[in-house]
Amino acid sequence: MTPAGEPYPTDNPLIRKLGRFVPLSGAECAALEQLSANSRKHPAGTDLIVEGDKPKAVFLILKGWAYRYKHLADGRRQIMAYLIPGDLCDIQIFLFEKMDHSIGLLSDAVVVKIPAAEILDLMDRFPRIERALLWGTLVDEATLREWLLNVGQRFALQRVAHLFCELCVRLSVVGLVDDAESFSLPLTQAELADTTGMTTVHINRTLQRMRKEQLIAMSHGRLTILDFERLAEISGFTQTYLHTDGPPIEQRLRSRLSPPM
Amino acid sequence: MTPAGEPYPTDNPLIRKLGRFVPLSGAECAALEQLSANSRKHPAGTDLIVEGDKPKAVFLILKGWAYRYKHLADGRRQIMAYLIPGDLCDIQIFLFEKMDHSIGLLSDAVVVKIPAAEILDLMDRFPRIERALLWGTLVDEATLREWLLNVGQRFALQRVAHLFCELCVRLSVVGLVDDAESFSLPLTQAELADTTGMTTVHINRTLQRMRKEQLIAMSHGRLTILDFERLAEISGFTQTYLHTDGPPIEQRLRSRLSPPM
DNA sequence: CGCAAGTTTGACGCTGCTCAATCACTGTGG
DNA sequence: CCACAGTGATTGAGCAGCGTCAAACTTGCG
Repeated sequence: MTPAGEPYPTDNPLIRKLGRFVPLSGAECAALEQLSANSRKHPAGTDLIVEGDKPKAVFLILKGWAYRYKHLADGRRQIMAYLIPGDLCDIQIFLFEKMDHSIGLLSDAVVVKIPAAEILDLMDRFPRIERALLWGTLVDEATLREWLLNVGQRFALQRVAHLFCELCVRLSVVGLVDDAESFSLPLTQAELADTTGMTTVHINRTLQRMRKEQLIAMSHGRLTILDFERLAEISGFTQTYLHTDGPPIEQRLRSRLSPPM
Repeated sequence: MTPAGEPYPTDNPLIRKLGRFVPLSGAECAALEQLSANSRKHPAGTDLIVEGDKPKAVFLILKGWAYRYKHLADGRRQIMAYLIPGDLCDIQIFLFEKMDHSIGLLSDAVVVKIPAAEILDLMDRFPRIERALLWGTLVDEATLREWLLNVGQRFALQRVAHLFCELCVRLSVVGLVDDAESFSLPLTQAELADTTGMTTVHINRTLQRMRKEQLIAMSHGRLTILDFERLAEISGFTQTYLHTDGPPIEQRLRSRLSPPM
């Protein structure tokens, strides 16, 4: 087992992410590495699964961006999550009869399709991985709550700022942010609008303002965070809900729970 | 084991709710019944747990209403869930070091505080209960997505209509809606506002409009749905995400998964 | 080079917010 | 039994944030 803080040397995004939740042994890493073997390329713009489908497998994103979304009858759309390398699309969603939302690709992507049975088997064999997956689910849920807060209570500029802070932190966990706090952002303004509950026109004006105020720079599908501190202050962003920084090692958790009270 | 569709006769809201997810045996019902033994009364307005606390237990609501919420620095508040009888407050939340939100009581309530260890034990002994709890978590998450869609994309009247439809369905599952589609709603307009991302003033005007249009009636903390069909149509509500109607029995699910493809 | 997709701009106005006052209800103490 | 206070509901006036519509512009790409 590699001690916490000394991650298993890998560029596998899943191992990188889960390794932050629980320390992973060599065997566990190998199993995860093996999972990633049967990857397939999918082109941008296609859907991995759409509302109404029977979910039979879980998708693991290795490269590229996916997003979770839902349409209303009148054409309005709400984006409910972005899935980046290392993210699993709802580990337990196969319990549902039908998908209640769709998952689409924002860029060309490398994706692993994992049959439900295989996930169950993996969790049986490696309880620590199961625990890490559970962590991941909890973080997804906390993120969803944060998005609700964002859309429900904040102003346009705050919403966008908060989103950018979150993405920056999440992407840096999987090594996709460079030293200049710059990263690939394969989103159109329409997608940003449907994420934050705004219109494209207003997103456009908000982005312009952010550029004028030296908060960000955008070009060629890359976003550069010029002033993370100020973005975080403006939007009230704190990264605790993402649980990226040293979550409790199993040991610590167990001792906290052992005296049942 | 009682066959599906012929529920174990009880007025225990937890059994009532879980029994809809999976068929429960007598032993399982007894275990759940026993859980509910150590209940305590809590007065309205108090918090069960607040942001920053270390979660060590799970709360089960037996009577009354609770709500999950989060404050911003400037005093704005977003309500992120309502918890009604039979609801558990985040079964796995004890994995987190600190609560990232608070849970408060909207009415006098009867609540069971279940130490994390006891929950784990229950899940060990009764896999079917574990499965039902997992279902519950998935439904919570689906509900959160629906709320995000609501707040992000719909107009004021639609938001309120959708919320009322959801509450009506959820409350009727635990037997809290009478024949006239009327139920106790211990919410102030301020709370409705913080749920839907609106102001109290606008909630007030929206409710007036709904009353004038014969959609609802409100008095003495009770809400009567006068025209559920139209409310649902206006807001685009469909109850599928709540998974109240005949979710797959274990058998069906297992056969669907067995050929791993 | 020319199309398609995405971005930007302007004019206009609706939805929903702010502020601030008044009203209604309920429980309290004298 | 009533004055009083506190909480929540209601109202009005004014306006700001953001949406709508429609057109022009820019960029990527075969």
